[in-house]
Amino acid sequence: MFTITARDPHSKARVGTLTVPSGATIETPTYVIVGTNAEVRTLSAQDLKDTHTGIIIANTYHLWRKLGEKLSSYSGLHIAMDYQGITMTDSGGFQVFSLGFSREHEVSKVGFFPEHDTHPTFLNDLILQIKIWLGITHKRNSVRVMPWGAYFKDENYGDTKKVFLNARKSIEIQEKLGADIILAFDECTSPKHGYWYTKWAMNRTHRWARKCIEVKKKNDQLLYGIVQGGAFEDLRKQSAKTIGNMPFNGFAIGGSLGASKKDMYNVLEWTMPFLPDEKPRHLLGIGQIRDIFEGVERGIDTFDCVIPTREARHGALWTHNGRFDVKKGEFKDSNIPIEEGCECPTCSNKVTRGMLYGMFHSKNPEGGKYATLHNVFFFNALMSEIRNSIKNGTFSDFKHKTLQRIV
RNA sequence: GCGCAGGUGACAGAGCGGUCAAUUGUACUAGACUGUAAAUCUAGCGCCUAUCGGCUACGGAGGUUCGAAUCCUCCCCUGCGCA
Repeated sequence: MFTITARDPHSKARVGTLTVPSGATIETPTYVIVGTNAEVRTLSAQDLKDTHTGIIIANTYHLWRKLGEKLSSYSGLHIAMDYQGITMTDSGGFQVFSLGFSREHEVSKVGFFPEHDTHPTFLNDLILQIKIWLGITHKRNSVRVMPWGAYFKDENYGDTKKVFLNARKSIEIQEKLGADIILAFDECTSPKHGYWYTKWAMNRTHRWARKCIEVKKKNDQLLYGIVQGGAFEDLRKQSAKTIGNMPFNGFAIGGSLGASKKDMYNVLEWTMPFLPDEKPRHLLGIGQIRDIFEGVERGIDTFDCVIPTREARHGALWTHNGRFDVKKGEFKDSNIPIEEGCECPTCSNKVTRGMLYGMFHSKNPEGGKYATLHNVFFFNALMSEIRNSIKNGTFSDFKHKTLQRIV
């Protein structure tokens, strides 16, 4: 299932081959392209091939809400997407945060971290916990987490009453969706949550993780457990130890990763030693180029992030020389490609920066598509270069060279 | 020529005596985006000033008023109708 084929002698970076029960295989480290609603926005099945996309992650919560009754007769992600690569589904645990405290706190999972770690806030956290149980939260927060699962009242789906998701249900849905890799249902916490709340949420996640293993019936899907614990060292270590000891097929690191890059890399260093070396490790929702290198260096095998696709639709293009916003006036008359020598479908088609500028400014959705094609190709290509550098023993050089140019 | 309706910042289009440098939308500019509430969001957008504040502005010229984009007079222009 997962075989490590090369290791970097100077770091924890490794190259592996991940094979899922259906037989599909991919070489790691790799970047999982996000296709929340069983489609990578703007891209067709052919586009996925053309961008060398071999693994995609869709979302349990959104597909469940979108499909409704149709879920019971769902054909499965591979057929729905006309896609032969590997598929993953996120469990819906992230929506507990993204539709909940992310909105109430107006933060993302990577963001500033308050000074609460130096001021224990047991009482505040206790009050918060009780308020949540009583359903007293900000109006922006449309999630209510209880010990047995999460209730959503999601205006995006026109909810007039609460809908309920928990570990059992998430696994059942994920078995119907039929991805090759599925994730345990967890509670993703906010960077603004205090130590104690984060700890209690972590314990819920641990209980739910056991539940996921218990209720899983199908054996043609790999189940990954998720490590939580915010940016707190003891919690992260405890969570990694607990989850790492459960019989999962792989492990993911989720949740709030702190304020700075340093916090995030610390989280990796705290958790990695407790996650079985021979199993694949996924870093959820990350990331940027620098984060990828730092993650690989610390032993992460797979990443997923909306950056390549979302930023493309917003006009931000990634190259080996950094990122630029093609909507800027300076590109209006530019007749050079996004990146010289790039073999992506967009650059191969001689679509220039100036043409993209025009498409974005005229709201032509082709702009978003060409940009997505480029970015997805770019991230996939970069991962390939990373793999090669590990095999060649030049990972460290490649990292420094690339980061120097990109950042 | 007569009748009617109008002329507001890059454009569209509110305001119709003070709280108006002027609602809003678009365009433009900048910024953000990390398990997709996101082809989205935030901010700026007359001139000078780091800021306070000052200056010039609602077709033009006068006038009424403590005060006018808003009221009056004349002029110029545009649209529609009638000649």
